[in-house]
Parts: sequence; C-alpha cells; structure tokens
Amino acid sequence: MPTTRRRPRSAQQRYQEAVATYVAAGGDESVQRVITAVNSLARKLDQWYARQLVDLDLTQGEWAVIAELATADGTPVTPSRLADAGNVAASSMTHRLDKMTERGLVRRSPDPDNRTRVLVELTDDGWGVFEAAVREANVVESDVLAGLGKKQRAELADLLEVVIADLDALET
Amino acid sequence: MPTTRRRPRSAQQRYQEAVATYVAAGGDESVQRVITAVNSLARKLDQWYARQLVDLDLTQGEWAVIAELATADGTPVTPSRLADAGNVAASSMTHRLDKMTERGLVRRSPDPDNRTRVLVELTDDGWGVFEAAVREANVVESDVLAGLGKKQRAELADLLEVVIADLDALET
DNA sequence: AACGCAGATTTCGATATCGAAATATTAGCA
DNA sequence: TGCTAATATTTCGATATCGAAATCTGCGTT
Repeated sequence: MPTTRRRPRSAQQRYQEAVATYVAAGGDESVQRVITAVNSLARKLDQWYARQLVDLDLTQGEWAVIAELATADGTPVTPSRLADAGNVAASSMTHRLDKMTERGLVRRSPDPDNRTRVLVELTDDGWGVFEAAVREANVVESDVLAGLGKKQRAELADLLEVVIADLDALET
Repeated sequence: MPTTRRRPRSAQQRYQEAVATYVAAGGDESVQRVITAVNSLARKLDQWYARQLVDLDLTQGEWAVIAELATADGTPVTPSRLADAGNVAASSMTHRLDKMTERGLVRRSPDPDNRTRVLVELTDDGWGVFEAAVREANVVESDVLAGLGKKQRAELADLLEVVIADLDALET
C-alpha cells in the first residue's frame, strides 16, 4: 500500500474537470458538456460490458461483430461493413471472423449476386449468445439509468434521437 | 463495383433497428433507447476523432493518454490509472508511454512519496497537441449538435449529468 | 527489527491489429 | 468483346496489446 492512499476522484468530479479543461482549451461549453458526458458514459459502459463479456468468453471486438449482425435486420452484412462498424481494419476482421467461425458463432457464405463478396450471418449459437448478453447487459444498463424516471428517460432519448437523425448529413 | 450497389442504411435507421432488436431480445425499451443512442453516438464520434488524429499522427490510445493527463487537473497520474482510464492492460500502457516519452509528449518521474510509483505528466509539447486537438474536435462536435438549440443542449446535458452523478454508486 | 503480504511497474512470450501488397471479380467504356 | 479502373477479401510482415511472471518497494504483524 502506498504511503498516501488517494481516494480516486468521482466520475462526476472527473467529468466536471474534463469539461472545464476542454472549455479552457477552446471548446464551446454547451458542446463540451454534452459530448464529454456522452463519451464518459460510453466508456464507463464499455468497462462494464468488458467484465460481463469475460463470462461469455468474448472480446469486445467479437461482441461488436455479434451485435452488428444481430441488428442488421435481414440486410446482408459483408466483412468490410463489419470492419467499418467496429472501427477496425478489414484485415483484422478476416482473422476475427476466422476464429468466430471456428467457434461456430458466425457463418460465411458467398454472395450469390457478386462473387467478390462474402456474406456473414449469425448461427443459432451466435443468436443464443447475443440474447444472453443483451439480457445480462440490460441489468447493468437499468442500474445506470435508475436515477431517471420514465418521463426523463423518454426526454433524454428524444433529444439523443434528434442528434442521431442529423448524423448522416455530416458524412462527407 | 458490385452488381447491386446497396445504399447504406442511415444511422437513424440502424439505430431504430438496433433498439427494436435489443428489446426483442429481452431489454427494456426505455433503457435501450437511451443506451443505444449513447453508444451509437460515441462510436460515431470515435470514427471522426480517428480521422482527425491521423493529422496529428496520434493513435486513439495515445489521445486517450493525453486527454486523461490534460484533465487530471493537477492530480498526479500513475500508469495504472491511465491503463484503467483507457480500458487497456497496464503492460500495454508501459509500451505506449515509452513511445510517447520518446516523442516528447509526456514525461515520467518517480513519485517522491512512494518509490514504487511513477508519475506521468504532459510536456509543453503534449499540451500543445492537446489544445490543437480540442479545437479541431470542437468543430466536428459543434456540427453534431447543430440540430439542437441552446436550451435543448442544456436540457440534454442536465439529464446526462444526472446519470453521471449516479455512476460512482454502481462501482461495486 | 525481521518477516511475509500487497501494490505498482516492467519484462516476456503469445495473440490481435494494422497497413500495404496480392488476388479475384465486377463495372464502365471504347 | 477486350481493356482498364474500381471494389472486396485475404495474405503477409511489422507493431500493439494481452496476461502471467518477475522485480522492487512499502505496509503491517509479530
């Protein structure tokens, strides 16, 4: 144990200092409050997801693939789309899919319309893992939002959805 | 060019399908709307940050270190704290700090109070990079929030801050 | 004061990721 | 049709990350 055992600053305190620092460095306050909050929250969630994924013997990258495939909603998904979605190089996705195929989580098949393409799908096992993970994650996520009432959650979601709706227009 | 050039689904469409899928898999709707929105937004921001960081010749991991040090606000920062903050193993942080030290972005010094510890600080060059990055990022971030008025931004930030304030209580 | 335990960092071998080049197929055009 | 440019995926060598073990320091007990 170190001589001086510093208590770690609270997430709230760290958030406030971060906003102040970003503003001091030239950011707009109204922007930084929102963006910093979103990023802080997402990173904290990632930490919790990582712990839960250990139980399922999945890496965060593998989970990203499963989630992307599960939410594709019938649309065919190619390796390159998965790479984009996961912020990862296409060559990394090749290896990742190799391992996930070996484990029986996903299946590769040639695109009937275009032989340069490969389509990736979840297997039944893959779907099973997805549903187990969602139910487990929902527990933590509910706790995270426990401080907000039903009305506040809806308000928050509405505002975030406005931002998301604008997102595509920014893709230059 | 493939035979069928599918237009990629909009971010909004993908978000809505994701929420529907998570709910179908057993998640609460009021939870999934918020959490999915936060995660979608954060990942989209990460993509844009990655592009901007190329200009500064920084990886996302290196940026995470710089941001953590910049927002530490005078508090001493150890390698293990940086590893935690960046969701990365302590041994990876050792290597990352080696390279950043070589480049003159950060400085390691022994903790005067405890010789098992190492304290990490930004150099003047490191601060310069931080400020340049914040100003550049603020441009994109402002665009992302362009659809919200001043009042709505404040409302959104207020709600997110409630969630953040509750975060520490969940650290078991 | 000496001992053993706990914490922080680094070292080391295995694995994952990256970027560039290679391969294969398709689209567009003369 | 034949040719060239573009796209999707994989291969390959270099680098980054991981987890376990090693090293070192400081704390607490006897």
